[in-house]
Amino acid sequence: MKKNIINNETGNVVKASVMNSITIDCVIFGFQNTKLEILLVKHAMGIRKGEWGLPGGWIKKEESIDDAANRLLQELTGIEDIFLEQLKAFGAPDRFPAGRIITIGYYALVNTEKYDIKAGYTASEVAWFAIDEIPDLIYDHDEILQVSLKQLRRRVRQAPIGFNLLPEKFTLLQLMQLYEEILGLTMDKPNFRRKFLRMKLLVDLKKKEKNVSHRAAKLYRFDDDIYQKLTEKGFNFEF
Amino acid sequence: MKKNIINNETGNVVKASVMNSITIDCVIFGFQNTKLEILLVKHAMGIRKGEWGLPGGWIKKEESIDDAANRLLQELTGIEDIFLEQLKAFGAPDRFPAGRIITIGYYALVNTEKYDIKAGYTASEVAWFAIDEIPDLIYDHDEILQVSLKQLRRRVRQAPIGFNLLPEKFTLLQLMQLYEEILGLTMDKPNFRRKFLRMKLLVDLKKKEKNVSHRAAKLYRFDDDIYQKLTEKGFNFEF
DNA sequence: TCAAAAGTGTTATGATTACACCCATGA
DNA sequence: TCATGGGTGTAATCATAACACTTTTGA
Repeated sequence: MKKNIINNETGNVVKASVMNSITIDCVIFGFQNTKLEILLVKHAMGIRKGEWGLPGGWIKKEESIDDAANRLLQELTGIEDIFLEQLKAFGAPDRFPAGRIITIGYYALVNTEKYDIKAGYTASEVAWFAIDEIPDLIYDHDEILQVSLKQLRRRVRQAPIGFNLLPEKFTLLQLMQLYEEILGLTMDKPNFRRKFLRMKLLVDLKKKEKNVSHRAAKLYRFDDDIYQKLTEKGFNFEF
Repeated sequence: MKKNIINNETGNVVKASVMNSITIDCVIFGFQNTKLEILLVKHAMGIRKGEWGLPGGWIKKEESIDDAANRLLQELTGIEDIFLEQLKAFGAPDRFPAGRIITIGYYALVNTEKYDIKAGYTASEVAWFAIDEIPDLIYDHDEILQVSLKQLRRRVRQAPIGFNLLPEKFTLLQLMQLYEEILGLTMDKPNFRRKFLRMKLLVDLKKKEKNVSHRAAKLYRFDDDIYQKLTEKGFNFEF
C-alpha cells in the first residue's frame, strides 16, 4: 500500500500515486419530471466542509484524464458506460485557496432512472438539484457549471446526445420537453414530431405507453448505429 | 533571480517559478494565398531536438492558464490582442515520454500580414506550413492539431471569428475563399454574398481594391460592436 | 478585345412556422 | 363527458441552391 504524503504546494494530504496540482471536476446532468438537474456533493472534509460542490477528485499517475473522470464518476454513482465529455481546463491562479491547482472540467449526461447515487468516501451527502435551484458552490464551481450548461445547450443541438438523459424507451413528447427544458424555450408539438421523425434516427418500438389517462403514445428508442451510418452518408444532426 | 531546479518527475530542467507537470501548446492558424496554414517550431533542445512541434511552454505559478497562453504567443510571435481560445486538455499517461505531463491545448487565429514571426529562445526555427503539408509532429501534437482543426471548422460556422485570419480590409471573395478553405468545400459566389450581406455584420468601407486586373471589389470591415448589438437582439450567427 | 472577377436577377425546392383539427384513454 | 396529451393536415413564409446574365477593370 502506498503511503500518503503531504503536498508542499497545497498543504493538502495527497496520495503519492496521484498528480499533485491537477484535479478533475464533473458536472453530472440528469432529467427528472421535465426538469434538468445536476448532482452535487456536500464535502465531508477539508476547509470547505459542509458546503456543496461538484464531485471531483485526483488523477492517478498511470491513468489518462478521461479514465480518471470515468473512474471518479463510477466511484460516486456506480455508473459505467456513461456519456462523458471533457469541457475544458480551469486555471485561475486563485481558484483554489490553498495552493495552485488546475482542474479539468467534465460533464456527463445520465439516465437517472437507471442508477442509484451513493455518497463516496469524501462526500457526506449527495443530491440532485434542479438547475434553477443551485446553491452557492465552492471555489469556481459556479463558473464550471455555467460553462457546462452553455456547452450542453450547444452540443444538444449539434449532436443527438440528449437521449442519454432519457430512459431507453421514450415518447416524442418526453424528447420535446427535454429540448424545451435544456434550451429554455417552448416548441410546437406537431412541428417537433415531424422534424425529428424526418431524420429517421428513432426506432419505432411498436409499443405504447401504459396506464396513462390519455391516448397512449408510441415508444421510441435512439439507435446510435443508425446515426453513425447516416453520418457516414453526410447526414448532419442539427436542431 | 529564481534558480532552476531539476524536476524529479520528468528529468527536465524546469524553473521553480512554473508548474511542473502541466504545459500549454498552441495551434496558431494563419491564412495566406487562399491557404490555411499553421505555425510550427523546430525544437532547439531536449530529446526531440530538430523535430517539428507546436509552440508551447510552461505555466507560471502566479498566472492564469489563459494569461500563460497569451504570454507564450506573445513571446513567440510578438502578437498581442489576438484571437485565442482554449481547446481542451490532453492527458494520455504516455503522451510525453519523459514523465507524466498534461498539456492544455489552445488555438489562435492570426492575421499573418500584421506580424513578424520570430524564433524564441527554445526554438531554432519557426515556419508556416500549409495545412495539407504538415510534417510528423512530436509527442501527441498531431492529435492536438486534428482536434483544433475540427474545433475551428465548428466554430467558424457558429461565430464570426474567421475575420481574425484576414487583413482588416477585405473583399467578399476573400471571405468566401477563407470559408471554402477552412470547411473544405466550394461555394456559390452570388449566394455567399447575399447570405453574408443580409446579416449586416460588415461595414462597407466605400473603398475599392486597387491595381487588380479585373473589376475592383468593394472593401469591407467586420465590426464586433455591431455583432454584439445584434446578438443582444437575439441574432445568431450561423453559417 | 479578352480574361477575370464583381455583382444582379430569377426560379425551384425545401424547411420552418403557425395554427386548426381529429383521435384515444382513464378518471 | 371531460381533460389531457397523441397525432395529422395545410397554407404562408423564408432560406437555400442552381445558374444565367451584365458590369468593370487592367493587360
